[in-house]
Amino acid sequence: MRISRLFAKTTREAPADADTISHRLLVRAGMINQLAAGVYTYLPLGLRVLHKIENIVREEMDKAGGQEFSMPVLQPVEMWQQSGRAQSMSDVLFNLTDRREHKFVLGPTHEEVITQLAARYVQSYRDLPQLPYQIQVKFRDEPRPRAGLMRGREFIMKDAYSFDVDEAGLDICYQKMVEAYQNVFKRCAVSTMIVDADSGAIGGKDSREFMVVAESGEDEIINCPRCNYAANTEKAVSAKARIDNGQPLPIEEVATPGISTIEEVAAFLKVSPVHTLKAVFYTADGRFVFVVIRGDLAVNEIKLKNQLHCTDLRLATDAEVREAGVVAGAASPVGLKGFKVVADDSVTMATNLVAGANKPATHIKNVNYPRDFKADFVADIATARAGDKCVNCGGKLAATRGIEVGHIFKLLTRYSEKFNAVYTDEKGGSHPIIMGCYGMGVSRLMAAAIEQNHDDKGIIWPLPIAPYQVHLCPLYRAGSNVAETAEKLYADFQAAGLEVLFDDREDSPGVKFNDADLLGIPLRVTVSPRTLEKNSVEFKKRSEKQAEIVPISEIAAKLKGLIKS
RNA sequence: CGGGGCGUAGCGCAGUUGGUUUAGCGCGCAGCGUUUGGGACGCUGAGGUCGGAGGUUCGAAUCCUCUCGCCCCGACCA
Repeated sequence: MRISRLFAKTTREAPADADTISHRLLVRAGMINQLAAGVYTYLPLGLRVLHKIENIVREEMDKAGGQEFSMPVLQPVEMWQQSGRAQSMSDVLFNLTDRREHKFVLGPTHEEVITQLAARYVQSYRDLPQLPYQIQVKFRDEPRPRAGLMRGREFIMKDAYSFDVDEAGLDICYQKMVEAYQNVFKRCAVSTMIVDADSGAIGGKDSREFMVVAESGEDEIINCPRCNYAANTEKAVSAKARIDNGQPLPIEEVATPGISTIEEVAAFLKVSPVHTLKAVFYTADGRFVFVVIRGDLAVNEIKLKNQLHCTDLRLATDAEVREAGVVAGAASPVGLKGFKVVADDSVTMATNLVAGANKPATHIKNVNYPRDFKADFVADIATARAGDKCVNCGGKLAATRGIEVGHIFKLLTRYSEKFNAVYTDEKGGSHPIIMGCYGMGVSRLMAAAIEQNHDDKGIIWPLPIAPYQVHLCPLYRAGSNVAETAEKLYADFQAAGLEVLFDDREDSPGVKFNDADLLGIPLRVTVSPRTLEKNSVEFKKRSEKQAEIVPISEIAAKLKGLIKS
């Protein structure tokens, strides 16, 4: 491709509102262009990268036994009602209505569609296992699209679904997918961390995410450097220390005028927050829930939501708290009746805590579980933090940020039961098909690859996903034969099967080199009067500082060799 | 949805106490010339419903009302 003919141009400056590295570089390099919030055009260079990633994914899926489908974007809302996700995912569904008033959603994912297909085509254990997949645009009306390709409302995703006769089969497939994913990420030159994750609205168990470690990542990962434990914060657990504050003492009331937050209480009574008990109020599917946790810990709302088995969980509003008759700032479960009380297990492992007294400006000391209050249930609902102890090995947990590029789940029969996707076994018995599903953010992976492969000048594409392999950069000068040599090299390279971006513009060296660095093509070949004196070209890898002089007669073979290996 | 910020030429920005503003600057773009190993220079030129609608006023990019869009933080998130 000749740069002079390229539709898009590079720019010196990024849009003011782009502040993630990959977003800035993709826009500056002319690879993507924003149309609306979270909606982008892939320009020719960007599209080539996307296609390369897609093809790597395709190859690895096929190798794992997958079969590719193309499934509808327009999906009747009825099937979403049937799965129950019309409600549980209502806030991200794009809805539309056709001329006959039939309601559709723009597919945010395709479990419903594929399960319905399985119900129709898979009838016997002889038809199993199956591994259909698709690489397609998906639509989600994200509350907050952000960071370019990182979180769009329209984005490219690979989804694979496994169908097996039993869990043993599922386990095999699941493991195969883990390997396929690792192959994909390795080939795209991104390093990932596999972490335990919450499965969210999709349901199922054994959910794991593949995280690209990056500062710009939206997710926080808690991991143990000693034993490899790693989990998304939404799922992470840590060992809570027993806080022994002596033998249980009698409850004692203290006046705490103007004191309400844990910090204030702790400071006022000269105790550490670990010796306090915090009350937090939630509304779960419309019901008031009273949550207690040790004062220094934070409630993990995802854990809480899972414990409560509710679909809608949020902090109670001030009005709801007032209506419930709870004294905000001085509430405690002691002596309280009529509420669902959920306790984090931390409060059962501490003695003589400070809690609210359920009357204004008053707290009580020496609260002990279960002597002074009972909970409807006790569970781990705390957010794990860096510095906590690892539950596996006691090591000190660390925190890092990651970009979720893959998420795999064991769905079991959640969808097959809803859509009556059943098979007949050897004995004629009927069973729901055991399912797994395996998502990968293809467009997001493109951004993540840049987050991990760039410098202050621009992108450094890993060879397998680079839009072109070779950047041919002649520095023209009248009276030299740079032009003819470059044209000849361009033809030769292409004849040798190389993908070449040919900077045939008559710009100054600075412009051309800076664009080359920005675009990030891995192998650069410079032709100039200077190199021609030695019948050579200059060869440089984008990833390295050093350039070398290579005879013209050898350069094509050298490039070819590098690309093969 | 809560908080904050921003919409002026393709991109980045200035101008916003209403009046020399005929709305500027840099990059980019077009033409001519000089340049050519790390974003060269000169000259000439094109390019604007100042996000949109309504209002106030002799006069609005500037003030008021409504509205649309975009970004960031939070909430949310497969």
